[in-house]
This record gives sequence, C-alpha cells and structure tokens, in this order.
Amino acid sequence: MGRSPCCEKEHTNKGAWTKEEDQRLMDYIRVHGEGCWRSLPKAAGLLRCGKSCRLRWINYLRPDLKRGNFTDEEDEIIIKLHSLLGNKWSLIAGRLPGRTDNEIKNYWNTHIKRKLISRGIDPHTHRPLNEKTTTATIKTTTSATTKATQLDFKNTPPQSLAEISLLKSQLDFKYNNNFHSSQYSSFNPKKTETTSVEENNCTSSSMTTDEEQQQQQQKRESHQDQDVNLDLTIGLAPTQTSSANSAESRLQQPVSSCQLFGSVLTRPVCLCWQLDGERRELCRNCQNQNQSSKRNHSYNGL
DNA sequence: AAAGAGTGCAACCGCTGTCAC
DNA sequence: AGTGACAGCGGTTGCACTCTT
Repeated sequence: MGRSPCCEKEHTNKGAWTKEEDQRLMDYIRVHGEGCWRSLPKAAGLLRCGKSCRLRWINYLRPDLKRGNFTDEEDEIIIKLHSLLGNKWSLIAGRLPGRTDNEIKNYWNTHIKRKLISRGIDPHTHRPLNEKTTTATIKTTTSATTKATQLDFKNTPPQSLAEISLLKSQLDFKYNNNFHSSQYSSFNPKKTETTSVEENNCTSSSMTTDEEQQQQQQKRESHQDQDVNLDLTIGLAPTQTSSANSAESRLQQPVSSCQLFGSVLTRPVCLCWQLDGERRELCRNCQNQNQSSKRNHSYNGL
C-alpha cells in the first residue's frame, strides 16, 4: 500500500552541508529546476533526504536570497505582519522578497523580540507590556452560553467572524489612536496605495449594518495613507445556489452563528484573507467550494 | 589567556494537509 | 476507501562564534 519510501534513511547524511554537496545540489537544480524533492537526492548524487535538500535550497542556496542584515524597514514590516498573522513565517516571508521563513523566524526570535521588549511592547500580543491582558481581548457573550470568550491572535490568524471583527477593531484602534506612530516610531516607509480592510471580495457581506459600513468606509478613507498594504479580504463565502438560503440547506451547511456587535449570523462566512493578492489563506468554506475544481488540476501543475 | 555565558543561525524534528498507490 | 509518503510549515536544538569576567 502507499508509495515507496523517498530515501533509505540509514544511508543519508545529516548535519552541516559540505561545499561539495551544495555544489551538487545547485548544479542539479540549475539544470533540472526545483520540484520532485523525493527523487532529487538520488538523481543529484546526494546522500541526503529530499526534505533536507529542499530546506538547504530554500534557506541557503537559492540565488534570489537577500544576504545581509535586515533593514529597519524590513524590521517594521515583520513586526506589523506578525501582529496581524502571528507566527505565520511563510506568509510573512512572502511579503519580504529574498527572505526565507526560517530566516525571519530566527531573526524574530533573536532580534525583534528583544527590540519590542525594549520598546515596552509584548512581542506576543503587540501590546504595551504593562497593559493588562484584558485590553487585548474582548468578551463576547453568546446567547446560548453567556460564557465569556477571550480572543487574542498571539499565534494564529483569526478563525471566526468574531476574531475578524476584533482584528479589524484592533487595527482601527492602532491607526486611529496613533498607536503605531508612537510604538512603531522608527518606521518610515514609502506611502503605498493602501486598502486596509476590504469587504466584498468574495461576495457582498451582510455582516454589518449600514451604519457600520459607513464607519468602515470612513476608516478606510482615513487609512488610505497608511503604510503597509494589508489588503485583508473579509466577506461572505461565494454565493451558494439560490436554494442555499433555504432552511433545509442552512441546516446542512456549516453555520457560523454568533451574536456579536448586534449581528446574528446564520450563514457561512467567508474568512478569506489575502495579502496583496499574492498569497492567500482560504477559509474552510472557500476551500470546500474550491475543492472539486481543485481536484481537476494536477498537484504540481505549477 | 581561559572559561563560562550569551548569541546567532543552520539544520533537524514533528506535525498537518494533500496526494499517490 | 485505506494507507502511507510527500511537501510544507512552525518549533526546537546543537554548535560555532563572540562577549564578558
């Protein structure tokens, strides 16, 4: 059953790579390109497992890697993205050309954490260290349980509408209260065309009232000169068939029902978020939507 | 000069989702 | 449909190097 093993583990080298191994790997990829890490070591004459080759190439040998110290601008981009994404190093790396997730992760752990602490900012919550944790959280009371739910985004991207809403409010707080200009004062990036929080990418949203939408529009306008292009996309899942709103189909669908900010949601909510249109996280709803079409494409059709 | 502590980073480990068989 | 490997990711470790005493 299943595939055959990628390599004979007992015959593979471990530890630091030699110059010769590096050269072999580079030569092979230069000729054959990336991909199929399983067969690469054997084909390249390397006594390494494919996983190790991939890591070595991505983190060290790739020609487009940027060497040298991180700039202050890169620092601040990392800090901002980390405050939004948590430890999603690969996503953060996707916004920093020439930097790898491993490099950013190491840099975060060795430099930025300390930098933030010296500024009096908790590197996990991106809140002032002396601030009580309750300010980084909200309490939501559900009608069913009246249980207080604390939310923060220390290490994970937002998973629910409540978390998305909190994230939005946190961003609004930061930008509207000069939070970033006082806490992240050394950042002086070029102004970019910025859309801070963009609704309606998937479909139109009924998650907010008209009043809230007006407020968000005002906030968007006020954020247009902000620095990092977050381009977070929040909206409803792609429209189901017209029968999707029937009581029966609603029962069969995953339902996100919460009472928050005056809105009761009984439809699946698209929680996709997108960074500059390049790399995106799909919510489960959209993943399910795309699943069937996705299967029609070959895995490495890239 | 030597030893211990601190730091930086490459590489490994283990997990998860996806895919091949 | 079930099993197991692959690809990719984040967390952790180990070691070389630097700093401090």
